[in-house]
Amino acid sequence: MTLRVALVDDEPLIRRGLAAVVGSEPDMAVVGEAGDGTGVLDLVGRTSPDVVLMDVRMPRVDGIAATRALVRAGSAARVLVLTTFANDDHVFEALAAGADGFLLKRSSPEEVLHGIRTVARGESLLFPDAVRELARRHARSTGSTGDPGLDRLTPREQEVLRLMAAGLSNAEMADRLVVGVETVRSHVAAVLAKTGARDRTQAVVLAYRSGFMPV
Amino acid sequence: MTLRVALVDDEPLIRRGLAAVVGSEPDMAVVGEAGDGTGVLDLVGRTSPDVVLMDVRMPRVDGIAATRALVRAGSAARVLVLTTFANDDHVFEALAAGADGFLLKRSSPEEVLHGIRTVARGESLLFPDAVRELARRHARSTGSTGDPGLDRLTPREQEVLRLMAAGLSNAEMADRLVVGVETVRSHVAAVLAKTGARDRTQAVVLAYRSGFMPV
DNA sequence: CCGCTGCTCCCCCGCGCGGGGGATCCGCCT
DNA sequence: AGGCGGATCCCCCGCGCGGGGGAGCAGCGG
Repeated sequence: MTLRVALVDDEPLIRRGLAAVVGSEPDMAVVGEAGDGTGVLDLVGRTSPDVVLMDVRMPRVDGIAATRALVRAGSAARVLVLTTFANDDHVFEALAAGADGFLLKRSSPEEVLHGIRTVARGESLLFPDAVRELARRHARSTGSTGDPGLDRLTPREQEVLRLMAAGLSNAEMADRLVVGVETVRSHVAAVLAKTGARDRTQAVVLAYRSGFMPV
Repeated sequence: MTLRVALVDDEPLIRRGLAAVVGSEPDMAVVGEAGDGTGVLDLVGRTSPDVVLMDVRMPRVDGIAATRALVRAGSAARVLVLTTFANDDHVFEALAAGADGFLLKRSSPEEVLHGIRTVARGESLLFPDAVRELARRHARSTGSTGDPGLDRLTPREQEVLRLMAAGLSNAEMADRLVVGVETVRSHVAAVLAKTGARDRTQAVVLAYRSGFMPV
């Protein structure tokens, strides 16, 4: 009985690499591929894979949403999520969405194959680092403020954070937004209060680390 | 006459994908692979490739430094740099280092092959977006300072920048580094002077945008 | 109608930060 | 021997920033 694998990644090179790795195994076969999450539900329905290798970051419909859709549809396919960093925010969202495991993109072919077999057996695959991070966040959220909560910022506050993360001073932001400096100061204060950052530097760090700002 | 190609990328999957793409062409052959820039000079010397596909972001020695080393050594190999974003800072550094062209990581296999043939013919390969960005920066730099120059920072200054980009205050950094606050202030001032940043926030922005800090 | 939220602007105050100086010690290279 | 860059510590000074208040106005929903 061969293991049926579907590949969902927007980078053709990664798909080729995965296909080469999976295809080199006698008991595995690539039964379908997709470049984003839009047609995943359909793809899985047509090809009934045992394991779906799913990239988190994709245009249009990302891996998180696609995973959620699969789980809601009652699919039997196991989802192995591909991510760049082990402590990425996406990891935890994907966990909540119903992913069965994670693979770092810089994984070796052996690790990829091991990951596929692991989730195919019904086990879950997690990184020690990621689990530790999860525990850390849980402990922090039960006690105090909670998550960064960048989405709890109002549109204006998000705009201000974006400008802050571009390196602008309060005066420059006021100029850009055509408002008074006092107004900017209020927004900055709100951003700091909501994010728990002590100063603008920490807020900027948060903006980049959380993926709020593109790198 | 077959085109000899060498692959330098720290992600095994990307290497596999490129190898599959290149290997599928009858007139191309992968003659060597490396996981970082440390052994590139040696690799090129041994395998004498026509084209080197080089990732910009790698541990230890990155693609920029490796490209610079190749050019300085008078190698005849053409360098095709792999990058994630077309307007990445690395693109311009790589240009200055002597790269012959750029490929986006999300390129299709056809684009990869076309890129290899293009640089092999001695032409250069650039993205319209990248060229426009280059023109924009040139216009801006002729008036002011120039490049970020994060690699011109001393080890201690780099350490300080890393801590700054983690959100630490001067006092916290002094505590962490077991030195006086005045010392930290000196290092911070040096970082700002060398990078052209106006304040610590801009330095942190630079650290993330340039890839100096992992996201 | 009233309350809530978001956006706008204002005051005072303390402190961390950044600019501009200088000084000492060490190790390396010439 | 002398020079030089790196790391360490010190001074004064001005200003932007952040904390803690308050207030008016629009829109939206109970």
